Amino acid sequence: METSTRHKLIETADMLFRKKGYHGVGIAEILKVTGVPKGSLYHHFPNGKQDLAIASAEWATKGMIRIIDDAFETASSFEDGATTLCHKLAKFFDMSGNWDGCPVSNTLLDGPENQVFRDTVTQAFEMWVETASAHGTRLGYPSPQARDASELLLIAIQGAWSMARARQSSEELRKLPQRLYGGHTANP
Amino acid sequence: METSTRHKLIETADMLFRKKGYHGVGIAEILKVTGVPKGSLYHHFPNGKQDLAIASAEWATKGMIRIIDDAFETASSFEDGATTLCHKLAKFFDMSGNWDGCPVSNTLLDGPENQVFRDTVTQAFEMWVETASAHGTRLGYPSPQARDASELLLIAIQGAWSMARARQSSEELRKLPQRLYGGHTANP
Amino acid sequence: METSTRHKLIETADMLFRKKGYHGVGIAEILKVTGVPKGSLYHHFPNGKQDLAIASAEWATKGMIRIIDDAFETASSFEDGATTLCHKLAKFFDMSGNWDGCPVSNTLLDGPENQVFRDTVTQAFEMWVETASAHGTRLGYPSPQARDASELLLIAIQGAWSMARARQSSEELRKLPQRLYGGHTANP
Amino acid sequence: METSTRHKLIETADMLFRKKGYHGVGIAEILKVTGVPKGSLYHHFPNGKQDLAIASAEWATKGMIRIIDDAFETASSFEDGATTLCHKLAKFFDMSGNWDGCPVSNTLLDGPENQVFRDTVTQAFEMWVETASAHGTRLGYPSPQARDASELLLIAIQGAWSMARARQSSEELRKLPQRLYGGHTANP
DNA sequence: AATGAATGAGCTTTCATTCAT
DNA sequence: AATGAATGAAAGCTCATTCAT
Repeated sequence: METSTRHKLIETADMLFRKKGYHGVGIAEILKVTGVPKGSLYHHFPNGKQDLAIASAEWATKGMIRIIDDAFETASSFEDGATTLCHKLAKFFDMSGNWDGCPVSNTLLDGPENQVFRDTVTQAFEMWVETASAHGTRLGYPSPQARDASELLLIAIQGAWSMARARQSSEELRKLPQRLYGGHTANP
Repeated sequence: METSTRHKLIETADMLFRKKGYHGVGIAEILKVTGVPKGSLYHHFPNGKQDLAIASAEWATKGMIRIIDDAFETASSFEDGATTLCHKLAKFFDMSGNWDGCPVSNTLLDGPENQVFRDTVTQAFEMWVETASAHGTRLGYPSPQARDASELLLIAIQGAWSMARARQSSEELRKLPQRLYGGHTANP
Repeated sequence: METSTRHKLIETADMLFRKKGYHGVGIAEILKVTGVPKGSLYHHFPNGKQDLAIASAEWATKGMIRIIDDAFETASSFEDGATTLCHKLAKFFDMSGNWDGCPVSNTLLDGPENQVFRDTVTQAFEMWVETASAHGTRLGYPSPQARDASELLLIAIQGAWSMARARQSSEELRKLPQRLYGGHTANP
Repeated sequence: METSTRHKLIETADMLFRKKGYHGVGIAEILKVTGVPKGSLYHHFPNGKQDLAIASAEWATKGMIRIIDDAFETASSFEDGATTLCHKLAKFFDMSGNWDGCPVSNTLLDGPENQVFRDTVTQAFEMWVETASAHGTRLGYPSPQARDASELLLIAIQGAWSMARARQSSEELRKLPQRLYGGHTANP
């Protein structure tokens, strides 16, 4: 069973890492926000900060998959689902005070150069692309086209997310579907 | 006149910040690589790491503008120029050991939450978009379309750059024009 | 329970601050004398040097109150007690190598301009005056006169202490009762 | 001839040292306030900070002598002059924002433990006592009594000055004559 | 007499982690 | 499973001074 302490640490770490990056957050800050005492962290995450970062990125990855699924669930086309997804993410961005970044990039790409970190990033992106791709197939795209469209979508979301942070506005995320699909949502 | 010491610091800082992010690089490392003594850094950059980060991001911004100009200079269409740009950036990425990131995101978005940092990011992206946009206009796009195409291009490059780091391969940057323009470079 | 580490730091800090002033003592020196490792200091005093200075000044304030109480305990008049107090302080001054200053002035008035520091100085002086004043009342002075006499006494001690440091001799502290009370100890 | 640069440095150093103590003021701050460039300081004061501190304390010592002379010049008795002196100093203290301390104690007693510093303090106090003492003699006191009264006066002023800083109020300096001479100014 | 770049020892503080209880 | 004291390397920055021009 997931202890409440362990989960509190993961959620808080995710919140902080995505805002400030791996090296921008200290263990002390995470402990202060959660109220968890120093020793407990190392009980739940024996390798300390790195373990916690991996765990929080994995947790955030699952959360993102849920968001993708939600967006595409009721969609009538891939473009329709993609549009909903962009708007959902824009809403999250607005709620975060216009500063939250992608939890995977900011936690793992910003972190130490080691194989576990790299593999976790690769898997996270792969899972997102695959999730969107499956919806694409379900909605009628031939498999390779679904994969291509999903890669472009997630790449563009990553970039728009950076732009949104730079401009402190979610506009760029909201405009993305229009930019990508030209306004006319072409059902396959 | 630009002192050699000052310039050496900027170049090295840019190289390290783009690889490891603002918080991932210590002053000590910059000094070790440059051979500049501690006190000298604070002579040239009175506010220390932050001043240096701003200066290095601004320098990198100019460098990126030069790259964009180079890519579009001999292009016969916007899509042609964009394609060249993606390939140029892919080459730089390969040369850096598959790890360099965008100097502005990694230096400034990863840095302290601070108005100067934010303004500098915003300006950098704006200048890049404007540079590409001017080439778009020159190559025959109506002004709003040139602007739109440039925003999408730079957003996509940002995202593909992240993906390239995650996958440790420049492929994603190279494939980008195909994904965006569908292979057929439509002259306006 | 008071940790030994914490107490060692307070005592040593007090000893050094009163000799060299707040800014004249480095953390490193305190650590070297106590043998306490760097990180431990910040465990016990999260705000570092400032916390330690406040704690050491408060500790010294209590010590001074004990000295005042001792001096007046067996006195037959306020002047008698004041005389004993001056001689006690002169003895401490001699023992310190003719250089120790008032722990409160040297630690807090010499420190950063800061409300906590100011309040702590004010309280320290107030407690000293009140302590002496209570003895004055007990020894027969009407309350306002006891307060006045105590204020003058402590002011004069402060000044004589400075003079003693300047002249590197406790003489000025020893002569003080004679100067203030003209040699004849007038019982009320 | 006294260069303007040299004098500016002395005045500013005095102002800062008396407020924050020798170790509480950095060369950089003095240079910033005066606008004097780094190299110039070492031209005028070859031994740097220490030379400047001695010079500024000596300059302040002379200033204090002038204040003592002014206070006693028109006095009808020693107590009268002492009263005027205390009120003059209280006024200066008020003007300084309730924080200035004695320029000699704060600049030299707070400084490095070396013979030049000690000798300069001793001389400064001696000159002040002698100046007041001369006025005492002129106003009719027998010589040893004048000397005694002057020592007590200057000791009390030192102490009241500390108390004034602690309480952030010049009251203690203003009340001093009343405390010392009991309200009735006894002409000899 | 003036100037500002150069210098490295030193400053206070934060870091992630270990350990004994 | 929880706790907080201990640890010392490393962080970013300031220091007073020297030097070449």
